[in-house]
Amino acid sequence: MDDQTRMMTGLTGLGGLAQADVGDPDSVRKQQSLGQPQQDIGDILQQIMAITDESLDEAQARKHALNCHRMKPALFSVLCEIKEKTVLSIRGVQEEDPPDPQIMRLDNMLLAEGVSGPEKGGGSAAAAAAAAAAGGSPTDSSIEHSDYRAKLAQIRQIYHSELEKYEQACSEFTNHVMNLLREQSRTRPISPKEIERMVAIIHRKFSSIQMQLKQSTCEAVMILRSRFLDARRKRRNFNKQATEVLNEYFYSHLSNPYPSEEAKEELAKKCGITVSQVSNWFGNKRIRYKKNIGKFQEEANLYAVKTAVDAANVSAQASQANSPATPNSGNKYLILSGQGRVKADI
DNA sequence: CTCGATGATTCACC
DNA sequence: GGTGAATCATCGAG
Repeated sequence: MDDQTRMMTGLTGLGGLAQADVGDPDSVRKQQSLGQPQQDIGDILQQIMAITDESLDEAQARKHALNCHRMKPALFSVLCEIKEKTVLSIRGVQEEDPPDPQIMRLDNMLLAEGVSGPEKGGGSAAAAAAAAAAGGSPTDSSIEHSDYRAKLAQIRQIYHSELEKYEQACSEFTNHVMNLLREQSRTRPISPKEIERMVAIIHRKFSSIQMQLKQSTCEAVMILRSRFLDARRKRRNFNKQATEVLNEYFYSHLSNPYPSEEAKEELAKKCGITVSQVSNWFGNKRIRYKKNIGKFQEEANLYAVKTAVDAANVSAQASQANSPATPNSGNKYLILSGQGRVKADI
């Protein structure tokens, strides 16, 4: 049985709105058996037009009568089916939504920053990690840390309250629409499936709003990070001991002040800084030394003497232990070497 | 506040 | 990728 025939069958069952000229003697018999008068199209239209003239109570009464009609569920399901096959099939295709990569990125970032994750730990961990990356010692930046955490908590709170508001609004609106559609389904063909689809559409709309919220939260976090944890802004001079260690190495290797990866790691460990900070330091030192050797000469000699003394101490200890002395390769040369030679080396 | 020092970043080059 | 050079941003002494 095709849709058309099915619909006709349903319509005849409703009697009052049935067509008389279908040409089906069986349907006529059914109508007559129901005690309904035969009607033509003109009569039906007349009835429809008359509805607008009816009072609200009359209309409600008719609506109720229609709803109570024993064939109503059959007609309803047929109409739903037809609607499903025509209107909904057109837009049904693109409604399957795969997880949005953008939303996933935002979620990941918010989780990493401790905004959307569990209440405790995340934010401070992120702050600590960022501070460690910036090379700050734990004590000198603790004030900034608490400040950062406070601001992050603020962002977090705003994010969650907004999210909650959106979710509440979404569920309220969904309920409202569902009730509306259920109510309307008493008079027009709206299947539960269609209501479900409508709910999905609403949820998508609200999730796009949520994405905007997530986006702006991410932006806020990024701004906060750059303001509080940007390494350049939070530059701290290395402590005296670290600078001494670096200078000692630099001046004792003046002929080739390019520490190997191993040497950098060693220096980083000694100074309590990162390998990249060691690289930065040597990069800056080389270029600044080269630019103004005269200015650094005093410093160079100072460290040369210092390393010479250290080497002498070491060799003294070594000779005490009956070992041949192994003088430091760089320092003696440095004292004797002229500025020109050093310049040529660098 | 000024200014030199200094650690970090960026970009071009090899 | 490591380096040189220029530059930025901050520190800290005066």
